[in-house]
Amino acid sequence: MAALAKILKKDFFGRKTLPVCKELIGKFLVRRYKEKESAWMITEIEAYDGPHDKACHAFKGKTDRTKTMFGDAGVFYVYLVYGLYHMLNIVTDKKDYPSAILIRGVEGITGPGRVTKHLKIDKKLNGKKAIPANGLWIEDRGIKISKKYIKRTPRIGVNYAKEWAEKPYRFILIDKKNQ
DNA sequence: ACGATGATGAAC
DNA sequence: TTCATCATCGTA
Repeated sequence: MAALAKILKKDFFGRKTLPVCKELIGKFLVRRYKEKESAWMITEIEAYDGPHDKACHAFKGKTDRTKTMFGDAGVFYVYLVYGLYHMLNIVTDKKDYPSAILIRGVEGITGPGRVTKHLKIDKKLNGKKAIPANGLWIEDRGIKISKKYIKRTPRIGVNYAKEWAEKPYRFILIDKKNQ
């Protein structure tokens, strides 16, 4: 399996966010922490795409927090919500175009706060490239998910974003139980 | 249904 | 410096 694994970097993430989303389902989030390595198939994500997306943090412009999203693709954007939970995103698209994909769930762990808690991910990874040297990266392990097993819905927890809250920017792998 | 809990951004 | 808000979750 190591032979089929390909580490995904800037050439994969540095494209338009929605096409990247369609391909990111079924890829693996790999964590190495205290010499232990674990891999998790990505099953649920959300797109936050550009300065006009009212749900995107960068809608208010470039700030200390959001500057990561204005940087290079293939870098993690990690922040704290509600004073309690870290959210893990991967930056997409061109430099200076603020966009990222929130990883909301992996196989066996549903919920963005639970993913970061289980994988011991916090703000120390903010602004870091997704490469093994940083202990967290993303691999293509050769699994191809057919489009018919990917469902799209509006994003969660962004009702304040009005018309942008309705856009089908959430991508979920349909569970075998639901087929 | 609700409270926990702290960083962030904007107002003053 | 103060204040409202927030890409959530566990307990009730």
